[in-house]
Amino acid sequence: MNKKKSDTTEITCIEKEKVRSVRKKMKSERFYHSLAETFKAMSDPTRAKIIFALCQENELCVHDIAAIIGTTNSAISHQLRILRNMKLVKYNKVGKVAYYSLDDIHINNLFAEGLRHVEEK
Amino acid sequence: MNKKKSDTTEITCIEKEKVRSVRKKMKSERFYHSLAETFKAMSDPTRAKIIFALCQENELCVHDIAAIIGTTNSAISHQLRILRNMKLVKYNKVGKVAYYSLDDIHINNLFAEGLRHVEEK
DNA sequence: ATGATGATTGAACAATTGTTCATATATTAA
DNA sequence: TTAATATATGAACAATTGTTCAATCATCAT
Repeated sequence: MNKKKSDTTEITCIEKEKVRSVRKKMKSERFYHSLAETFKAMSDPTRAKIIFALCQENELCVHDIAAIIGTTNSAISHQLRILRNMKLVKYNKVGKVAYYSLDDIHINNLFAEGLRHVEEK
Repeated sequence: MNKKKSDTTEITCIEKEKVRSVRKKMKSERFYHSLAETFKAMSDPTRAKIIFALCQENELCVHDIAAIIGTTNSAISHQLRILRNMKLVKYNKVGKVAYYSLDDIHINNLFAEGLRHVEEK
């Protein structure tokens, strides 16, 4: 498998029909990028801890999340921005305190499915 | 907020009760690591494409996945190993062909929840 | 045997990531 | 005003990641 483009998809094709059929169903590049970004938002232990904490208590401020997880406000704030950008969490600011919560019920579901997979494997 | 450890969790605490209660419910470091790893497995566009393709067609060989996605067998094989290690896909080898499929129905559910989030946001 | 095919793998590379540190902004209290 | 608190952010750093390239292994056909 080493003669110029023999490693690419153009030379042979084991099940052309399957390939053609699935290929037709594939979505845009942008779609998979967004999808991957959503999962990536949950793909860091610190962010998983934040989401887990917000599953236990509806609203938590930055300081308390940091206290629960045991790291700095700065680290939490950086991670919360990522979660915010990906629309996994929302917040409302009261005075100088920002109260964070999960963006909607789908996030709980998504996270719960992940939990299930981990607990079963 | 700049006098030695004033940025850590030990100096003040806005809602001590909440913090204590959630803290008690937190799981082990290992747990969040596994959870994050599961989501990380889905957090790359190429791997998202692979999983999507396997949602459309139960079984696909490496070559056909590469043909569908439009990249090299090598890149796909590398990514499949990651998915295999995280128990998101399984495979059975027939002759020289390795047929990959999603490991169990939970993977479909997890992926479908991700799809829903992307489509709604 | 030899050659072709399907898949896997190791090394190397640029690109991305998460944390820390320092600083900055915003709000409140004195 | 000044000081303290809550949060946010930019820069910098090591660590990790995904792809490519080359080589390799395994199976099958001739």
